[in-house]
Amino acid sequence: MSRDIPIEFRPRGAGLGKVLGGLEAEVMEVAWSRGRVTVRDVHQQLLARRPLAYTTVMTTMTRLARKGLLQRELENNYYVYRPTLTREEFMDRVARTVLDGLLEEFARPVFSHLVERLGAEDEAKLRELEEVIRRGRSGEPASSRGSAESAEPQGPEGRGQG
Amino acid sequence: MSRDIPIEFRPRGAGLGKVLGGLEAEVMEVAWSRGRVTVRDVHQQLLARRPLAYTTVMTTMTRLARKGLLQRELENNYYVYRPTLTREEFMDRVARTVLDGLLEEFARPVFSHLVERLGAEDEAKLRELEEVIRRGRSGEPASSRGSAESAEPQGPEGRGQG
DNA sequence: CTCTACTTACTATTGACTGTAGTACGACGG
DNA sequence: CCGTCGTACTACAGTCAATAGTAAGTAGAG
Repeated sequence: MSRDIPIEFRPRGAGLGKVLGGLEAEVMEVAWSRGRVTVRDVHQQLLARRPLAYTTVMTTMTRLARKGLLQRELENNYYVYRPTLTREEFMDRVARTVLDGLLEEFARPVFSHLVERLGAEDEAKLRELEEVIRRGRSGEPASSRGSAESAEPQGPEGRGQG
Repeated sequence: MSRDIPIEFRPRGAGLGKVLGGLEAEVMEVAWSRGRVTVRDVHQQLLARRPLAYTTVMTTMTRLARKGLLQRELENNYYVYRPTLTREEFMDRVARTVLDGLLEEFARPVFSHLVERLGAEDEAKLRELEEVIRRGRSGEPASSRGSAESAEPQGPEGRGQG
């Protein structure tokens, strides 16, 4: 099971830039917004903003496919690409991968900082976290975990003020 | 306040290798184990394992100092370096930096994965997290956080130079 | 002047990402 | 059958940042 996505995490980056290159991010955004795309589709889309060779886009999409971010299917004589994961699921995977890496060596401080940040921000989130812990302990799925194939971004959104 | 350390986080790496290069990590380990070191100290230490030029070590230490990982003090005509943070505090900072970066964009999935992992792995860690939450709620500092400047490595005083 | 250590500046290497051209191959029309 | 068109594959070249490694030159102490 390819749980992990081969990434480097750049805390300084912005948005997808934390884990993807510029062009890669652009391509993925197009793919996510359209669902099914060909290289030509994406190329056309990006051409609207800047000059770019067809093959550049193709190569990038091939690489995204190798990374597992895009899946492709030979339709007639051309590939149709679609995102392996929804944008939300992708974020989910990234979070998982980075968090796993973090917990391997930095388990202790992760807790405290997490709580520290949450506590400072919002007591409600703290309660939510406790709630999630309880659920996790009773064997129940924490929230949006699992096969990541479900298109649903999230689970319970109950976020009331304590 | 230099809360952040300029790092890239490589989930695939091992130990300090997630955030530091090989030589950098070696140097820091020596610095942490000794408390106060000169370039010569570290060089000697590393020479025991492999050939390495004095200047290579010096450059690396200078760069670590610029990154803020080492502090140096001109003693007579040479610098004495000491870790800005203890190893634990450093791990703490890394965790904070990565976690902050993560929460910026990936806040939601972080909770579930955290608990999911902990629940699956180790009930003890789950209890620890709860404990930290309680302490955090009562306003107490969560763990080794806080003024990283107060806690000095306090190494052995005599820096035996050849 | 001679040590010694520091500063600076290079050179290399690596890995990720970007960008493009050359080539191969199947479809399709003449 | 043959040439063209569109697409895919491969292979490079280039940029960028991080890390590693070293040497040449500088400056202060004895």
